[in-house]
Amino acid sequence: MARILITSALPYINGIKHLGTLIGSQLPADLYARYMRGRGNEVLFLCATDEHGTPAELAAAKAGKPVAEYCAEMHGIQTQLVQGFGLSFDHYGRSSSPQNHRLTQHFAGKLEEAGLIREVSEQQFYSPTDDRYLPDRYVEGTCPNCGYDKARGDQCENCTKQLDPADLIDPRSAISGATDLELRDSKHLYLRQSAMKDDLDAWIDTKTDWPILTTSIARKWLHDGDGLQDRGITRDLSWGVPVKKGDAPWPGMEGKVFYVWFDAPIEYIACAAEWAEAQGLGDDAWERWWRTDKGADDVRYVQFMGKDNVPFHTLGFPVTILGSGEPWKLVDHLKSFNYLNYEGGQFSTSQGRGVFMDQALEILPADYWRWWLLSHAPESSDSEFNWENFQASVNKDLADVLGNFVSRITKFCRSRFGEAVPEGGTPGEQEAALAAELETRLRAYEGLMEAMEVRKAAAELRAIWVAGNEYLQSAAPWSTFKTDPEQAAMQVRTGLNLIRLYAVLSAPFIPSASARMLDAMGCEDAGWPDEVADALAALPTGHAFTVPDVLFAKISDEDRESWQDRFAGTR
RNA sequence: GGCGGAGUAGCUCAGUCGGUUAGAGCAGCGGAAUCAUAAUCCGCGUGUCGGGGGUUCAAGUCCCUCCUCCGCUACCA
Repeated sequence: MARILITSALPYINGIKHLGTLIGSQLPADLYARYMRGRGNEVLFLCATDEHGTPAELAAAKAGKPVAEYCAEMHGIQTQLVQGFGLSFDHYGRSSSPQNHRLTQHFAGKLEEAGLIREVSEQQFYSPTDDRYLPDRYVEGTCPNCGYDKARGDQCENCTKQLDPADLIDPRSAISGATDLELRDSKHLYLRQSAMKDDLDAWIDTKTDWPILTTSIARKWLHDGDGLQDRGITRDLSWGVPVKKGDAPWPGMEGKVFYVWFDAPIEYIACAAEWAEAQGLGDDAWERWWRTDKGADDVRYVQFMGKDNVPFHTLGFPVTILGSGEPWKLVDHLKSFNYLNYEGGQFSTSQGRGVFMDQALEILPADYWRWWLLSHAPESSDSEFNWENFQASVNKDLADVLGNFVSRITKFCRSRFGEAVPEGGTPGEQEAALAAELETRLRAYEGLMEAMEVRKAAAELRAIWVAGNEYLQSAAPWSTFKTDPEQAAMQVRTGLNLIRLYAVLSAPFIPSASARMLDAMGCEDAGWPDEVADALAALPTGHAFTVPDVLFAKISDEDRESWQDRFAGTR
């Protein structure tokens, strides 16, 4: 039994996420976690909301609420959606937790001791009207290059030129429109990532089994231009982790907080501490997952994320971990994903284009989404969601191949033998061939799941479902029943056992349908099969079952068309 | 502009170290079956593997070049 620590990238707190972000990290992470648990491993699966930074403050202001209250509320909403999608986090934490405050300050102190922090003095716009410093992108003005009057301080959207906010003509606050901006000097802390460039480079070189997407992004940042740049890790904000050296004050940094990208990954660790506390356990309970000197030596740590998150996880966070000089657990495998597009374009939060997590659950159960998204995960390149494909895939795979299989065998049994596993007959050649095929496919499925080959694993699972239909078709118990009821009984028994087997194997993808299948089979034992032949004889004769309701209703053309319309995003 | 990813059947995608007639699912066509959510099963693919050059006995697979799409990033190699 292995011990596996799994984290999914932290979704940002300001609003409800769309399906692209779901398939980019949380869903595949959940697939892996469920599978690893199913195989009997000890798993700690963590995720949390990423709550700090200016966007959260502004979203709160827009909602007319104090930022802490806003975040608490949004965390509650996200928690519900997480549950709705069956994401099996052991703990869904918050980067604003006291645990994360303490740990973030702790790491900063250690990095300072190690000489990896330097102070930099910079100029920044301050808006008295808004009573805050303005990050580059929140300063607007006229572009000195093209004259566009809505240029942002970081870049002009019209001529795409990179800007310094100080270059803007007639700068104003993007938040309030105030024009009485002042350029003020402000001191900030920079993490000296450049000092660890060679260590990171060597470390990445050892990761030959990581997705190319992951290593190529990391190497680009390491080698591009002047190489890895130092990064500012403090901000002039009030909402965040106050800058401290461990628990001591940091002279000159009063009133500042750590940058959200500094404290967010540390929440992976803090989240484990939150979990331990929620479980009523002591520090040793979470430290055995995170400290290699306290039991985490044999832990395998796997991270899941979209490609936009890769630089922070391959460079910034490792600098924090390695630079601390303390024996923290470093990531062992980093599975990254490309983007999911929506009907020929991108998902767009501002335009309301695409399906968001809450809307998805309003129109269909989570398993539909889980199956389609996972079986179409953007692993090798960006991939696309479109309604015709979604309807066709879901109807065929879930309703026809799997759902109907369960239906046909349970209903046939009920009408000929009653609602109990029938006895009689002996398995023969066909059953041996079925077991042999499933044995091969099962081992392939296991290999793909271990390797996190999400799409291919889904295809293999589907092939396992198909094998059941093939068997039934050739065994044809409805024919055998007329001449040899005992033989038919054995065939039906095999079919019923297949339902149980499918429930177990499919659980990582479609947990709630799997639970209904097991429930219908009156089965408590969801243990992963060892030998398929044994698994096909697991249900004792005479064991009662029930015919379940339709597992997956089909998506009609009318539904599809109305959804296509509803989510086109015209507002 | 730079970097990365991608361009393979109508659609969504596989193709490991270059090696037998380039594959899967869906859709389409033909057939079987009738237990089942008109659900299943079997059979059927003549695709300039984005274009053009090159290396090789042999290239979707390596090299050069051009085109298109996506993402990241920036005037600096």
